[in-house]
Amino acid sequence: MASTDSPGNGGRRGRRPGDSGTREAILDAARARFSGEGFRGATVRAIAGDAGVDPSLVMHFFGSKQALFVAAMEFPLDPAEIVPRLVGPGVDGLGERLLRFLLGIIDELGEANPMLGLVRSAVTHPDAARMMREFLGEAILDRIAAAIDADRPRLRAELCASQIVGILMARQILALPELAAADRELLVGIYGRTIQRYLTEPLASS
Amino acid sequence: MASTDSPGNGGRRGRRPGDSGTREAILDAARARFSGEGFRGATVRAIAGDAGVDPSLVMHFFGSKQALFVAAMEFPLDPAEIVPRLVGPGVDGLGERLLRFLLGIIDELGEANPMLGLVRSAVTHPDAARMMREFLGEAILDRIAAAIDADRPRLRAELCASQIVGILMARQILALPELAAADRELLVGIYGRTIQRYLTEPLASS
DNA sequence: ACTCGGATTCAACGGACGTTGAGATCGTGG
DNA sequence: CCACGATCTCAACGTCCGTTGAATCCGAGT
Repeated sequence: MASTDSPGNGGRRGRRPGDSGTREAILDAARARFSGEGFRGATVRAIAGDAGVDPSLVMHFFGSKQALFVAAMEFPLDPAEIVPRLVGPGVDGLGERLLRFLLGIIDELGEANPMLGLVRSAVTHPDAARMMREFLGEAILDRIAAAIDADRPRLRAELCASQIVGILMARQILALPELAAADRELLVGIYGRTIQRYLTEPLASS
Repeated sequence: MASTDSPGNGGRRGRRPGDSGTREAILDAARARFSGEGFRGATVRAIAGDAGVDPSLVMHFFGSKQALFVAAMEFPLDPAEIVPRLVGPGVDGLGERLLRFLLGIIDELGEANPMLGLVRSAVTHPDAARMMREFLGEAILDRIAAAIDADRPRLRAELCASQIVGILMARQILALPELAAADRELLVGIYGRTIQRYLTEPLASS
């Protein structure tokens, strides 16, 4: 990690001029570390180092590592605005729209992706698993479930979530080679049809 | 975790009679801890405690925490035997067969599931991610890819892997409620059709 | 009967971690 | 121009971790 040590320069104590943006620098470093190494793997000391700052300043700003995690993993997009925009045009082609959007922000956010941080932490840290379950559930799944007109809407939304989390794991974390290299529109087509089926087609097998 | 402390009793030093099964007790405890908390979260001391044994005995048997992890996460079933048995009857209904088998062993293994341990560790620990990628790739995906008669077989196998890992994440780790409670045969039907599509149907969207 | 070597424990090490408390610095409002 | 309070660093704490080294115990081979 490139320790740019832009703020907090010089080893001198005391306040530097202006607003100094140190708080934001710490949040950026925390996002990168938590996303890349999960809650346990990321250390307050490393985050402070990346931000060019003393570890105790992190505590001064955020109180605890846990609180820093919550602040850093806040999702940069508001689901209350995004989900209706995706669902708005109707249920036709919703699968493809959802996937194009998701793969887009995954590629755009790269390694500083709060979803990666949540997944990497949820897997080890029960508190983070609860955070993710609640965020996923209330902010996204229930909204989608409310928008589709079919039996067992919540189960359908969870089916979609299982495939989407799987994409995240396979491409970003396990880095399965052909999947990671595949053309985005190809994946939109393949996975989009799966999601569409989970959302609207009959569930019971023949 | 129920610290049964069956071996190593009494705080007395020296050798206890016979073969003593201590090594196996350590492996069992390691499987449970690694599966439940991942590589970083599981501690040698806790594993030793569960096995009723001094931490240094773990080192004596296995040399290092890393080596213990490798020994404990060895998959209890041999893919070289399982995969052909599943693929054998032909590609028809392969999706359902694969899923029935997978959901079966997931429920059977419960929390002491090496796949869970690998996933929980891969997410944080790059070495474990490599282990899992190689195991998945060589032992399973390539074998499946070799068995199907369609274009881009390896990509198809990775598509299946992405859905299967997603099932593991959603049901066992995130514990999405409706998915965790759903009837097994219902899931076999739903996911089986997805897997079947990834394996045999045309990839390109219309 | 006597050694030999594996099984086992105890005590300790050095390092990393999250967190704390005290103090230094300096822009800003009165 | 002075005191206040926010920003920032330093040094240290207690804890837990993986690992090591030495010592003890005892079954097995000769």
